[in-house]
Amino acid sequence: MASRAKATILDIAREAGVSKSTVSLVLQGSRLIRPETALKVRKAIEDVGYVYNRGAANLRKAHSNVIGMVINDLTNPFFAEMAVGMERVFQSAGIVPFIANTAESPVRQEEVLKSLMEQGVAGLVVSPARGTTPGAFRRLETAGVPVVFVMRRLPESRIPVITPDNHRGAYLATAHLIGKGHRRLAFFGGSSDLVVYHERLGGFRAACEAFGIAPADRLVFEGETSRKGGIACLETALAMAAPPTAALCFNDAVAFGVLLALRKRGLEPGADFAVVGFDDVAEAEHYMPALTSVAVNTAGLGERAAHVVLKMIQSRTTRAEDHIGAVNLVVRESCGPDRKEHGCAGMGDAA
Amino acid sequence: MASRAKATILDIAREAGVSKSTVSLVLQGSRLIRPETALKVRKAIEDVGYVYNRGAANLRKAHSNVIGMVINDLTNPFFAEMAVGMERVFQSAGIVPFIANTAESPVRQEEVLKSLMEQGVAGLVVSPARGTTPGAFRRLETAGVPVVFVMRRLPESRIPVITPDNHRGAYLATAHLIGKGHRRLAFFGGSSDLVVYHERLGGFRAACEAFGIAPADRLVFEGETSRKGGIACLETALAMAAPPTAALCFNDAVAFGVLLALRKRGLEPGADFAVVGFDDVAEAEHYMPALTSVAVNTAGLGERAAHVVLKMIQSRTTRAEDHIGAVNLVVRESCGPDRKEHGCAGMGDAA
DNA sequence: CTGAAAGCGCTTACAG
DNA sequence: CTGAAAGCGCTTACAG
Repeated sequence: MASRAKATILDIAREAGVSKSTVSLVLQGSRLIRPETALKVRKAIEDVGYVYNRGAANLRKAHSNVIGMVINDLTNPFFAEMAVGMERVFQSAGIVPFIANTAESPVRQEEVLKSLMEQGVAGLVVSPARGTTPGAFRRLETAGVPVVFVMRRLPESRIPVITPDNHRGAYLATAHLIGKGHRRLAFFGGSSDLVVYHERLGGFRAACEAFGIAPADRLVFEGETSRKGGIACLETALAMAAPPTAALCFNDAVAFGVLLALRKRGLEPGADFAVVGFDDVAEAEHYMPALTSVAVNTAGLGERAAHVVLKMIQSRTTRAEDHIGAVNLVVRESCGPDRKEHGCAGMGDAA
Repeated sequence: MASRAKATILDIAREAGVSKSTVSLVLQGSRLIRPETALKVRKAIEDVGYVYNRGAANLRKAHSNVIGMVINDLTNPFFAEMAVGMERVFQSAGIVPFIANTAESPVRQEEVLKSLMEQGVAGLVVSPARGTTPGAFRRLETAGVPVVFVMRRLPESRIPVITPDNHRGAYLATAHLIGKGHRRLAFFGGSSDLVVYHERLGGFRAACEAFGIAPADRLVFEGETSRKGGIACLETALAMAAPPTAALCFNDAVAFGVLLALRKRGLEPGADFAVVGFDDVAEAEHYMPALTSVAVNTAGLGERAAHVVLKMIQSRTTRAEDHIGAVNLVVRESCGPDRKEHGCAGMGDAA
């Protein structure tokens, strides 16, 4: 069945009775070709069942149009959503990006990067795997391939970064909790090997500081950035002699875990313990109770990142400005009503 | 900075003092090369900062080693999980698959397929977009590129398919509901343009038939395959004069929506209305209440699909056996205790 | 507007 | 075990 011996431009040329240069030109949509010639060629292309060999073209042109998106965890709806945002802009630029998943493994990431380079990518947007070493992108850099990071930054790297304003988001959320009358606050989940952890924790601390929460009343619980991590954090927090009454969670997954654990204990989320998430994934709105969370405009950040690589490729540079995206707190039900008994109801949403 | 003029095997040859054939041979790990020569060459490769040009190699070899995974909706954790299963086997086969998302759009899918062909893919595993026309894969077929479908099948296509046993899964779930004492049952969500819809609905009907549920007591509500769809289905079902007391949902997303809507109305999922989902996504276990669902071994099906393409590529065929994966019902909390008042408690889990 | 020729970076027989 | 030569399917000056 399979038509052995794929057709090449030579076959088309023969079929159409022109030279292969002419075929190549119409393939590229050149205006040098007379319309009726082009038509004849296009018909021949159909007739012989031709499929363009991009590899051969790239070899000759010495550059490709493939762009790679390397994502640390496609299984995480947050990153999937971001990827979809990027895809949208690549698509409208007429290019089909290749997505690769590193499953949060630096080793896997190395393989993916190598493969992409061999494939001759024109540019890359990557959300680096946890534990990526500073040298991981060296080869790409010396090869002059444009790369931009999204969501996560590496400790000391000159690669442009697109992230949300983590510090401000955490600050806003914490201020909201304090405005609700809470005076003993926790930060749940995340681990210190991620730069964003420090950014979010920093915002939390800054808000506590600004609103006069004593250092002893700022409780930090590291943990997995997952539902399970949230459950664990709540358990250990509630086991304290003087437990916190509210928590800012590293991300929404942690917050969902906290909500779950609260219910399991017969506690009412919001009324008995306030929780706010981070990222505002799609599910936050549909949870019971609906989760108050810091919206980071996930897809928008993805789009921005895509635009940046595209521009870099076009201007043949390997440098670009960082971009810190705006965030905003979406108040829903998980922090319940104000805690009037503490006499702070008039404080409002500071910040 | 970027070292212009990338190194080629000629540069390596010069650096190592051998011919380029020799370099090519060591690149391919040929045993024809003396170890010390290979070593010398490998050193030169490092020294000149060489990166293999897979495009050039493919051009010459007339075949590539890139495999594509085209997924209908990466944003859906179910498909993401399946993709990760596939990736695992490709990875251990030493190849980096390229993932592409079609966002459930046949047009987008067409573009993706075209791009992949131009890139010279060796094989493809695809979960087709909804509304894919039968002709969409014709070009791939005539080009002799191995393709396998996962999860979704096309009406009349000879491309091998890997799916779960949808009919049996639905049958099991429905029998469970009947065993719990329900006598008026609903099927929630999904639409008839999907083959799997008919398979699942068929299983539902077969079980109703087998256990003597009157046709008038089998209620079918088409709807979006999302949380929102589930909410809508429940609303319209409950508005009936004689509403159903239990529902089998097309998938877990629909079931989550139903659970949510139940809660909003002050109804207790399980006790007041039983619901079972389909797919058993990771979240099902963590829901409140934990969702009873039909487990389809998502990642396993992905792995199977990957193995099948790999085999097809290796044996240069475009044909393979279909595979229907085993399913099983995971009973959790969303169907509550048996409905003793109906006097059917002794029936147990038939089927 | 179209044709003949060179060359992109590799691999593959074929000699030696 | 290693070298010289041809060729994979394109694009790109260069003539005409």
